[in-house]
Amino acid sequence: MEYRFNEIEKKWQDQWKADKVYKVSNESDKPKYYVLDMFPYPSGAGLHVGHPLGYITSDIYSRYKRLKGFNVLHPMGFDSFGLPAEQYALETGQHPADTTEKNIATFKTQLDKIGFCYDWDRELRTSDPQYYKWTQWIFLELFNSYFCNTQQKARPIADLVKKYETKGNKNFTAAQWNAFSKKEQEDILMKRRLAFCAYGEVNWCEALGTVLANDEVVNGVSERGGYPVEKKKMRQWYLRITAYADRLLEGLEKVEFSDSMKEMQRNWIGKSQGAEMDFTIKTSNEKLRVYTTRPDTIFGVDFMVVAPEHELVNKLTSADQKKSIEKYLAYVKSRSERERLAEVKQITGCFTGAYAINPFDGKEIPIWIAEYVLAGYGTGAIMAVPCGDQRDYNFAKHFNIPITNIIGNHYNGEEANATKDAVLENSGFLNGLLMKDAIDVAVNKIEELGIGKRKVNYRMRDAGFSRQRYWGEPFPIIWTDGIAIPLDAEELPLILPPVDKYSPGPEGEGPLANITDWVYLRDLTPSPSPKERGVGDHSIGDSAIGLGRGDSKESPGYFNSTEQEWRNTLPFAKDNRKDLTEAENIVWQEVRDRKIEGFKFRRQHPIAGYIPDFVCLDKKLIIEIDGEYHNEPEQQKFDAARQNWLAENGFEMIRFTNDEIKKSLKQVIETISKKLKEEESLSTNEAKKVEANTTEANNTESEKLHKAAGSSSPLFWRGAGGEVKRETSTMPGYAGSSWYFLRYMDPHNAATFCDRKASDYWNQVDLYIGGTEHAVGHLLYSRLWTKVLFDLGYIGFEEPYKKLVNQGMITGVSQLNNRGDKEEIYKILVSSNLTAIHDLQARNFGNRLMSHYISSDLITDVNKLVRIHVNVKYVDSNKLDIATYYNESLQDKDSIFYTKEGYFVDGKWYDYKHNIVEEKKFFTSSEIEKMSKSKLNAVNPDDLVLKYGADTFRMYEMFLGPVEMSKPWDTKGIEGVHRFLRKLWRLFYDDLKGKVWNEEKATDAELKILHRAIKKIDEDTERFSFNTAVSTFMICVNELADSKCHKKEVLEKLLILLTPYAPHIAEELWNQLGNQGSVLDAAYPTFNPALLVESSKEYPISINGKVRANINLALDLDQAAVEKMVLQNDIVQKWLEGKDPKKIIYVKNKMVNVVV
RNA sequence: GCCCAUGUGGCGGAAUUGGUAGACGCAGCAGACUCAAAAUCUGCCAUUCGCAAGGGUGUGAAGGUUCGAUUCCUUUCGUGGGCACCA
Repeated sequence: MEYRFNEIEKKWQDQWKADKVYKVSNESDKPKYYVLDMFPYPSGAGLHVGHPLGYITSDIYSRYKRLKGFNVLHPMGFDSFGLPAEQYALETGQHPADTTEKNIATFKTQLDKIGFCYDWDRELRTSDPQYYKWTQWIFLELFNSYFCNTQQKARPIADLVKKYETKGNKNFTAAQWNAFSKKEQEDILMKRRLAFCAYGEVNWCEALGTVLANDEVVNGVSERGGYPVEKKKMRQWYLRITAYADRLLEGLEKVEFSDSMKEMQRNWIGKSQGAEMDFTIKTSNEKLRVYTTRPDTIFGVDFMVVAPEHELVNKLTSADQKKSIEKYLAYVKSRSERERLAEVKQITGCFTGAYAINPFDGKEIPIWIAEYVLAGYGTGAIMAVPCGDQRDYNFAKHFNIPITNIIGNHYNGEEANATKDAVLENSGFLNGLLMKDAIDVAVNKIEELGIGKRKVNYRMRDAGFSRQRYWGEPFPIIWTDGIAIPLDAEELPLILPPVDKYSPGPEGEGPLANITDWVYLRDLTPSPSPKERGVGDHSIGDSAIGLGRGDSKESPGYFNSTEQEWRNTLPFAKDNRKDLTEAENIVWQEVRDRKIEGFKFRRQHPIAGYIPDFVCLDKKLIIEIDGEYHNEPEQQKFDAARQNWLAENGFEMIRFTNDEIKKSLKQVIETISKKLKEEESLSTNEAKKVEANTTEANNTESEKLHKAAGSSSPLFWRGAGGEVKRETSTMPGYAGSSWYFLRYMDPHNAATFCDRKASDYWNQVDLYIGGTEHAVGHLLYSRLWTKVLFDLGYIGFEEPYKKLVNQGMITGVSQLNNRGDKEEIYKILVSSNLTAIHDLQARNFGNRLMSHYISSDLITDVNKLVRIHVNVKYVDSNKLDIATYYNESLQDKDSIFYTKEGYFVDGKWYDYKHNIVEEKKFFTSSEIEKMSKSKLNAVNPDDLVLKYGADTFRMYEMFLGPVEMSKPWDTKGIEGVHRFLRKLWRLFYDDLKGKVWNEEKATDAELKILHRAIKKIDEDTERFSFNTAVSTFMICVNELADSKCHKKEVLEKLLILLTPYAPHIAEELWNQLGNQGSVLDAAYPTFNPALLVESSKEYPISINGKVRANINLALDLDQAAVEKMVLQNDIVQKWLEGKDPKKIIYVKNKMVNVVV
């Protein structure tokens, strides 16, 4: 019986799926363990062998923890919003939802083949409305919170409002606050919200038509596509991450991330301690405020520099410098971001004509403007100390500004010295102090004089949260009169509406801005309060909101609204809920709590800008209770319009009068109940009809999306004023990924993002595995979101990830063909004495323009050749399978390949006498590069799984090297691991003899082999040294094979050890051994140290540190006995050459060293 | 420029706390089995001197600490990653 891995793996994968062995419960007596992979973006290219590295690591560890008795959560999902799908949509017109769906399907198939133990029931996708509903919800929480500086935590903005209403703040009194207009109040609050809107400079990429995050811009061009990026002012959403800078820094102390990872985050946050101080200006009353980390150098200030964008530039500029400054400002403006970054070394600047006064010695300091000072950092102005700062030095030299030396001979006059260890000179009251110590002295003095104060600065900026894109979460925000109104939580998700084209909207807005029907909302009439109802019902009847101006064609009907009234819509819905009329209350008592046929009714639930009295959303049934029916023609027209809309969207409405309810409630309930049942049969019929008519092609994800969008929007309709407008940007990629680890804990919860019980149980992610590329982006943002949710009391921990392991990149070995000019290649061939020039010229190809390739073993000068990537599948150890390559892949068939022994052209080999010959060897060059489709060096895991099996593939990926290191991929080595698994198989079944395993009692020697492996594998797995664990398996199997051990007692323990690494073969053999139940739930073997106890050891004996002999010594010998034994040894005697040893060092269980 | 990581045979790598450098595997070489191939098995495999026994050298380079250094320290070079006019 041979090892038929394909059959075995298929069999067990099916079995496990059927038995739901990977299903994880939120309730268990076992301790919990949460293992999480950074979920993938489902790109169209599919997986290459680099991707599964992290997944295999987490899978092994999950299975290991499960065997060790933990309840392990190990989910997988997809980060399915993002730019590539949208780019693809722009090019092909395919809806991102469709391409994403297709890509996810491919990913899942590929992942499943490798045999991961994901609980797919918990799968999530960030683009799923049921998921992004809660992304939007958390956004609203951020919007409705502020950072309380006294408590250093997030609190509801309502608390702040209450404070303003009762106490005011340092800028205004409570009375003033209450007198502010709504807009003024909102503007003040906006400056405190954690998710806020502001005008800011953003990285605008014209070509992509979108704003990019800083980490999406590389060297002034877009990371994707390499298009130019410029600065542009736009209204943007931001997350106030700067408020959390200190807590994000502190949190790093409590988590296990690698040093480099922590360092990257610290760098990004960029905390610096210093002082802010004001300089008076000679000819003006203005003060110039600068930020410095080195107040000790105050006497070395030779000039000041302000950023060109600084607000004081105009005021500072003197009349005679005006022209030069204007010229300089124009120059700065003309420079693109790219140029500024590219020409860092170029020194530019202009004198303003103004002077600042040094407060300590009264020295007049010229004020300059220059690009090298950034408006966005500190105060946008610096005090320049040329002897201590290289940039200041270069600037001073360039513009011939005299340099003051305050650090004596630490300054050599040729370059700045940023030391803190010099003793200050020429420094007034700081003279004679060490710079380190002078910092504090200077700040104290500055504070004492009241001209400045200590100040901490951060390099990190608030995180831009708007993207002018389509394929992202829409903001649940509506704008009117410059005020941002959040949607009610009940109205989420705000579904991403379908668009016809994916090109940007006007003014750099996102594609959503093009859907005017969706963007512009109807002016709305508020629902009258119940008390008003019945009074003056000639204007408004039921609790409907007016639907629009009569002059608008697509929305005929009633109108009497103002924006102010519209803003009150949602509060009205809430008010109405508290304050029911008598008749409404009677009905509510009958329909609440799913009393009728188990259907859930909501009261006063806003739908499409209209608040019905009761609605059953599942059945789309609306119940209205009226004081009386509407009789006025205008009102009837309005009712008809609304009815139309509701009907179009599948809603049905039944009305009852107050009288009907009071007099014949029973009948009313019956009518409702009948309606619900009727609806049911109708909708099932309809569903059947739809099913029958729908082919696969037209029931795509995007269509489902469109249907979903149709049912929930429009919430409001276009108003004549056009002032009521939705936010048209969408959230960035990191929105959905900032909290996904929480959703896995409770993925199907419709009532909340994650039940508190679930998040209390699973708590932090114990092990998080992913690449370093998310070091600053995703990790910082998700840490921020977690802290906010913690502050607001929604979860019980504030760091999301306890331990982070970064898998290294698997680099590809690219294969390159060398192409050159005909003359160049002829020269090589002739100079290698392979042929003569006239022989080469004798071969005539007529008019064909040939490409000439040369085998790499003939190359002398690489620079004269062009290298062209060849798909690695045609190459084995640099030898090109030229025939297959020629047939399958070579674009330019007019090609000749020259080798040492002949050449290949038109599918045939010739020697240099032009006779047809058998195959020759043509070699490529190779180079290690990042694995990618375009470099043709990507290796598909599917092919390997097919050829060697998932178990071999998993183990080989781990065997390559330490998980955290980057390493090149070499497909050849996989043979070794495959041989190992076959050898393991042969311990159980021989190809000829069949079953060889037996139930004999294991010997001590055999148990020793086993327990050595248990110890090492357990330890190695625990510390993620999977490569050495794999070699330990190999050693163990080699030893068992050598000692011909086929005993079940030993082998079955080995299978349990192997389960995390090679689950399929382990399960199969476990089953073959006659074990009941799955090996996935076996008990992990415990190491018995007694079995490894030795009485003696071969000690290496070194003389002066060099090993010269080995002596077997008993372990219980003391120093004296060892010395005696060692000195008796012949080899030791030989090396002593008759001398006496100075010293003998004996380290028990290690070695003996004789010092001569 | 600054910060972090890293450097060991032809290749991937091992040596967990300073204690026999090169485990395990790939590739290669020699052999066994076979009509042959595959599969499997055995041996060799850092380098150098030597017939051998045995010795010298060797973990990017140079120093240092130590009885003993791939491991710790200093300097320096290469590679990978991150940040970058951040005052």
